[in-house]
Amino acid sequence: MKILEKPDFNEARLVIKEGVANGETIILVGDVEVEYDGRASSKLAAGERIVIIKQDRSILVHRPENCEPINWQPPGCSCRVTASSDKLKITAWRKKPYEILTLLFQKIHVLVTLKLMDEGSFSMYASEDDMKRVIALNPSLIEEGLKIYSSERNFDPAGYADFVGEDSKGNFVVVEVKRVPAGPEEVLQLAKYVGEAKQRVNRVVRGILVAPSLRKRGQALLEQLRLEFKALSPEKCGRVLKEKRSVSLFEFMEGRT
Amino acid sequence: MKILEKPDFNEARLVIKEGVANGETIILVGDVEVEYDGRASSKLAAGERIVIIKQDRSILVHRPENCEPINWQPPGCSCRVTASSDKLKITAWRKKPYEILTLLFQKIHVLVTLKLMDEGSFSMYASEDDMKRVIALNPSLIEEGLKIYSSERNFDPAGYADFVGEDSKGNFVVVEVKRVPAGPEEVLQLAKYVGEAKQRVNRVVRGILVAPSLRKRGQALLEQLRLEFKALSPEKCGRVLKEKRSVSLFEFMEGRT
DNA sequence: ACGTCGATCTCGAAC
DNA sequence: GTTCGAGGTCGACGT
Repeated sequence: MKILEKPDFNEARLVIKEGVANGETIILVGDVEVEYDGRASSKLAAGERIVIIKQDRSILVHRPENCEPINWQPPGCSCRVTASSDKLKITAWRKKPYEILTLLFQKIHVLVTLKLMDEGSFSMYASEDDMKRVIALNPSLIEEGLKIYSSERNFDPAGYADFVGEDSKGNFVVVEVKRVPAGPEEVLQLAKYVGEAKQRVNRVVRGILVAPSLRKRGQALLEQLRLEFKALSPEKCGRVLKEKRSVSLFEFMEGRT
Repeated sequence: MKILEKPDFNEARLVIKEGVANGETIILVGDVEVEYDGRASSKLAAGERIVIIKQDRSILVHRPENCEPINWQPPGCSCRVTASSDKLKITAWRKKPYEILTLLFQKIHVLVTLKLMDEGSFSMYASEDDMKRVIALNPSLIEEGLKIYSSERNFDPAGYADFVGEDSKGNFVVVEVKRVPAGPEEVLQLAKYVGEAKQRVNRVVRGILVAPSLRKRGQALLEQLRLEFKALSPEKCGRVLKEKRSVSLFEFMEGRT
């Protein structure tokens, strides 16, 4: 790790160049002017900002306010750093689409370079159970007018269907919920429940697969088997769940007054 | 400006607290675990990252790769910092929607706090608005003889169409403008406006999608829906805009003489 | 306050 | 590589 306070521009140039070559993360804070040209064009007059060059050679220019970067370059760009006695210039470009970002530093307050190791796994949370809770509370997420009779309905030997219910036309509906993109296997699972249901119910039986998305092969099979798909992501369910909680709390408090 | 290399957690706590109170920018690099709960939930296992607390109390957590922050908190959140001998914890929350971001540092490599002054003005060119300005001034870019009646015409519940007008044969024309290659989504958007227009106008209604290019599925859908496409890039519009500006200035100076 | 829409969207997955 | 859809999208603008 290198930390340089108010380095001169040539020193900074060498450290940045070395850092980029070694795949290090580089943080620059200073007075900088920024130009961008590519998919659009922009010009940002001088001011004090934070510049980050990441290990995948993505670049961020952050003003001291607002969440979003004011300028940036996506991962994989090429960098050139040049210096004179009173300026440091970083040029970052990529092809396809051609875009170029130019940083002109008039002052560098601080320069940090270091190699960051980050293997931490990231998970967004909303489980399949959460999804089912949300659907049970709000079947219209699947289809307007859908009524749910029961969950975990036994269709042995096929197993347990997540939901059975009735649509607005009185047709019998079997629902299978997945929290990951659905493929042929999931379609087949639903098909088995629908097959069993048809033997037990003297009505039209629809099968709806609910998942964040449907893989190509899954779609082909689904169409072949005359089943249906409804997109619903765990994230969306998480959001609805939060809303529901707020609403419930609100209603609860309303009821108390 | 304060720069602390591998500060102990209590020292860091005091400096961060003071920095936040004084509206300074704070940069932290270290081994940190992140949890988020609010509109959704997420958990990020420990790893080395950059954390920025900006002067408007927006917070960013950046991994060493990828342009986008892995977690963040929008401007105006409340912060609490606590420390033990081996951990530093930053809790940042906001209400409406209620969201909470928790950072648990196991190591701090470097901590920088400083007040940044940034008054630099920012200007962008070649946005979709620029394209619309150019089209409004010069509808023949879309089609010879096209006359534009109005922009942002309401077709609720479909939304607002960019332009409505009339072609040389007196047909009603709805125009939707995009600055990026158009796909099925954009075609559908136009189709909705056209559908609404047909219910309101007792004339032939044409729908023209204006974009730099049309993607494959977009084209298929466009043909199916009997809509039309006209290629126009933001770059081209930018050039016309420049010319127009020059002309206006020229005319202005002509008028003065 | 809420909704719609654009974005140098970014990012990942499918094709 | 291109295309497509999702996002804690964000942020701006209009109602």
